[in-house]
Amino acid sequence: MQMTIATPRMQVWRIDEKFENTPHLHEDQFQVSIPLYGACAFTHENVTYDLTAGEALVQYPQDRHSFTIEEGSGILIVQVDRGSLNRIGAGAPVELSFRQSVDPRQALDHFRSWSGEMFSRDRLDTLAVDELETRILRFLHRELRGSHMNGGNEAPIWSGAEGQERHLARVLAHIREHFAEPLRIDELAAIALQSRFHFIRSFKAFTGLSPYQYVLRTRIEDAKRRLAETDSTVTDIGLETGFSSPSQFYRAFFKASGMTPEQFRVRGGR
DNA sequence: CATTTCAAGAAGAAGGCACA
DNA sequence: TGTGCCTTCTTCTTGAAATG
Repeated sequence: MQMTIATPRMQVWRIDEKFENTPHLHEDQFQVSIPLYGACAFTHENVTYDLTAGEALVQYPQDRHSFTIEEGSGILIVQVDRGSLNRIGAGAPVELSFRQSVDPRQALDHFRSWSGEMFSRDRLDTLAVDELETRILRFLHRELRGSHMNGGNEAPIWSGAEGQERHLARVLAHIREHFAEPLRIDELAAIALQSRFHFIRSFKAFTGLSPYQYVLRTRIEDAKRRLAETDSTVTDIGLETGFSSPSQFYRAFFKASGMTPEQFRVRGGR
């Protein structure tokens, strides 16, 4: 059996069957290979490594590699664009150790969660995809060791903030429920139990977007859905999705999608 | 009705600093 | 290291008017 999660910036494969590929490389993607159970023979730059569950390997872009797994074994492969992975290092180039130790049970749990997330949604808009990618990146950040991660043995940057993450997750849920209403930074910061100053910083670190940009994108996504699925006027849709005036809606929509709402509707919602 | 433009004020973003 | 605050600059909001 093979399952794949593919997003614009990363792919995750779970392979639970006999499998073999030929030596290849990825132009601009990191690959993390995590044996889940059984055994796996991994060849990296003509050197073969026999891996067991939890012994993960990291391939940099341009690293030549291949692998073979036998019947009764399973592996998780995560491929991430270099630019996305650099987000882990706050924009600085990441440096990861070649050999890693990853809890296979946790990796499996995460994969179930990610795939469940995809199947449970009626539609995967860009915000949902962004959130999924962020979750995968956060998993990699927690599990992988590298020079940007405090030497590798100390707590990762994000892991000491589980409580904070829960508060920020509540903020995201609040935005999704109330994006069509006026939202104030102070209000969102209160939900996160943070000052407005720190909230803006931690929110951006968590989502990759500032609070206001996140709200704006949520509104635009909903407006796109309404444009594609309803016959409401553009003005009405703008007002229904939280924009205070048609002019604001047009400008935000054009900036986000490169076309006016009317053009978006004429082109069939693409 | 859809779209654009403008100006003034409000709010947000980001960097830097201080403190526990 | 996490957090709060200040300052400065940028971006957004609001309302009105105009055009097709």
